[in-house]
Amino acid sequence: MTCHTAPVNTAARRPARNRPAPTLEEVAARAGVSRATASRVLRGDQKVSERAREVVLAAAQEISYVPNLAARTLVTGRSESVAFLVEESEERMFADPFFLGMLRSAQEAVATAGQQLVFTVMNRPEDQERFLAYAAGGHVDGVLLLSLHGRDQLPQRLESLGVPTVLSGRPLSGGRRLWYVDADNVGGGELATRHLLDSGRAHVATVTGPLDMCAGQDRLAGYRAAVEAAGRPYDEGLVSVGDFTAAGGHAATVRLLDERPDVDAIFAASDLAAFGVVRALRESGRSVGDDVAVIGFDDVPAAADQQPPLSTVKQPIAALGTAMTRLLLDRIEGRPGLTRRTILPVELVLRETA
Amino acid sequence: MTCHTAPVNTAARRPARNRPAPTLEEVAARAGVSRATASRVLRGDQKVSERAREVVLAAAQEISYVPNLAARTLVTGRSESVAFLVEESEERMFADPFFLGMLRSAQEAVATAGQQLVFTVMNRPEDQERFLAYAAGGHVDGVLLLSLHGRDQLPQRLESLGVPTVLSGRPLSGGRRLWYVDADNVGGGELATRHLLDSGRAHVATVTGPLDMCAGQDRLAGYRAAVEAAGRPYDEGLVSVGDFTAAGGHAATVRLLDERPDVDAIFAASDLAAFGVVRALRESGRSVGDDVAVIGFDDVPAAADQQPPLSTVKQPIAALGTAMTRLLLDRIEGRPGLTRRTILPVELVLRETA
DNA sequence: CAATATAGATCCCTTCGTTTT
DNA sequence: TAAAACGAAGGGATCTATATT
Repeated sequence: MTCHTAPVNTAARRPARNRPAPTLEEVAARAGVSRATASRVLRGDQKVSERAREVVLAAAQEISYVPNLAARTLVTGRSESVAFLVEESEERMFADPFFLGMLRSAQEAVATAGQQLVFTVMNRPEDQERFLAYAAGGHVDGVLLLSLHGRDQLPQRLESLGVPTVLSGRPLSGGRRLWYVDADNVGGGELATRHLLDSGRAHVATVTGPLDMCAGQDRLAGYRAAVEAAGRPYDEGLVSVGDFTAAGGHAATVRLLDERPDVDAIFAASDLAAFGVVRALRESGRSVGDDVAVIGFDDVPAAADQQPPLSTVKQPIAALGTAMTRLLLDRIEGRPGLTRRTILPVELVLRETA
Repeated sequence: MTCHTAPVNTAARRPARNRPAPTLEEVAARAGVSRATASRVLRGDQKVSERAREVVLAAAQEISYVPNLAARTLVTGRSESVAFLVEESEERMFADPFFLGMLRSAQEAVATAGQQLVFTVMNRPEDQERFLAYAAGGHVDGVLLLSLHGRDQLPQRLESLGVPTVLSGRPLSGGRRLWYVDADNVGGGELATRHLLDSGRAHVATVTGPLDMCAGQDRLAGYRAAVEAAGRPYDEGLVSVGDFTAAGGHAATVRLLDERPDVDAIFAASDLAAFGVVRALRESGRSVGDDVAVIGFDDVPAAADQQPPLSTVKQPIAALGTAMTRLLLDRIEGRPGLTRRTILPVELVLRETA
C-alpha cells in the first residue's frame, strides 16, 4: 500500500476559517455525480438532465462553491479579461480628458461583455518587459493600447506572442498589419478648414500638432485638402507647427502673426493649442471670432467654458472606446470578417469663435 | 501498448504562427536539466549552480519562453494582482476628482510593487455577484473598495471568501472587523471650525454632508467638538443638512440664512457644497469672506480657481490611495502587526474665503 | 556530508472518448 | 440508438521528499 503524505497545500486560497476552498470534486461528490457532470451543470452546458442540474446546483450552493479561475484559464486558455494600457505618465493620463474618456467607455464596454479590465499605465522601460510577460502569460486575452510612442514595437511584440492588440490611433509604422481605431482626423481638418473658407475668410492658417504623430499629420492633411479643394494654393507660410499644447499653440501663433499679419482665420489642431492661439491673438490686439476666426479640435469640456466659447471639431470619444473594445473582443472570439482599420466620423461644433 | 490519441490542445494560448506556447518542460529539455531546476532558475531561486543558471536562461531566451501565469497561480494561489472596485456610476466615478486621485495613486502603488490593477466600476446588482465570483475565483489577491454604500455586506462577503479587502472610508457598519483607511474627518471639521471661531466669528454655522455617511457624520462631529471646546453651546439652529453637492449646499444655506440671518461663518462639509454656499450668500447680498467666512472640505482642484479662491480642508488623496494599497499588499503577504484602521491627517488651506 | 538536481505529486478544471441506461 | 453520465487525460508550473555527486 502506497503511503500518501497529507497534501501540503502551499498557499492556495482558503476562506476565512482557513479551510481550503471547496472544489468541483467536492460538489460532484456531494451531488453524487461525476466531476464532468458537475462541470457541465455549472457552466450551463446543454447535455444534462434536469435532476442532475438541480442536485449539482444545490450542492454548490451548500458549500458556497466558487470555481477556481486559474484552473479554468489553464485549460481553456481564456482569462476573460483584457488590458487597458496607456503609454504615458500618470500625470498626463489623469490630466487628459481623452484618456479618461477612453478608460471610461472601455470599462463600460468590457463590463457589459462580462469581462474585466486590467488598467496599467506604463512609464519606465522595465514596465514594458513586465507587462509583456504578464500579457503573454495569459492573464489577459487581449490588449487595448493607447498613446503608442514613435515606432515602438510593443504591439508587434504582443501580436507575435499571440496576444491580440487594438490601438487607439493609426500607428506611425506597421499600420498595414496592426489593428486600430481612429477618429477621422483628415476629415475633421477638412471640415474645420472648409467652414473657415466658406465663411469668407481670406487667409486661413493652421497651427498644427506635432508632425511626428499621425494625428498631427492627418489633421494637417485635412487642412491642405480643404484649401486645395477650394481652388486656393497651399501656402506653407500659413502653416505654423505646434505640438497640441497651449504653450505650443501660443508660440506658433506669435510666429505666424509676425510673418503673416493678414491672417484672418486659424484652424488649431487641438483645443489646448486653440487656447494658446486665442491668447496670442488677444495679446496682439486682435478680436477672436471677429478679426480672426478660430476652430480647435477634440471638444474637451473646457472648450465650451472658454470666453468666448470655442468652436471645434468634436471627437467621438465614447464611441472610439467602445469600438476599440468591441473590436478586441471580437478578435479574441475569432469572429470572422473583421477589418483592421476603423475610422469614426467627427463633427463640427460651432460656438462663438468661428 | 496504450494508444495515445494526439493531444487536442483546446484553446490554449498560441503565438502568431500557431505553434503552441513553449513550456517550462521544453526549456528544461533544451537546457538539459530537470523542470524543477529550470523553474528555480527562472524564479531567481538560490539553490542553483552558475552553470545551470546560464544554460537555462539561454534556453528560455532561445525559444522566447514566457511562463504560463495561470499554471503558476493554480499552484501558488497568487495572481499578483489586486482589484480597484468603485461602487458608483461611471458618471460619478469619472466626474469626481477624489475617485480619480485614488485610482491614480493606487495604480502607481500597485505598479511599484510589480503587480497589476484590475479596475471595475459596479452599478447593477448583478455586477456584484459577478465580481464576487471573479475575486473569489482567485483572479485577484485582494480588493481595494471605494464608495461602499449603506450597509452593503460586500466586504464581509469578500473576506469570508478569503479575499482580503481594504475600504476607503470608515464603513457604516462592521467597522470593528473590517480594514479601512480614512482621512481625519473629525479633525478636519474641528480644524476648520476652530479657525472660524478663532478669527472672531460670532455665529459659526455648518452645512453638513449626508448624515447617513460616515464622512458626513464625522465632519459634523468635528464641528461640534470645536464649538464645545470653545465653550460655546452647540446650537442645532446653526446646523443645516446638505448632501455634499453644490445644489444641496445652496439649498441648505438658503434655509439657514432664513432662520439665522446673523450667521457670519459657515463650515461646508465638502468643496462642492461650499460652492453652493457661496452662491447662496451672494444671492442674499452678502459678501463672501467679509460678511460671511466660508471653509470647504476636500480641496478639489476647482477650489483654488474659484472667485474668491476657497479656503478648505485638504484631504491627502494620494497618501490615502497609497496607504490603502500598501495595507492591502501587506495583508496579502501576511505581514504581522498590521492595524485595521488607518487615519491620515488633513490640513487647513487658507485662501480668501476665511 | 554538503550542495545541487531530480522525479513525481499536486493544484483544479475542462473535455474527449467511452460506457451505461 | 440516443441521451446522459462517467473516467481519465491533459494543461503548465511549483514544491517536497529523494537521489546524485
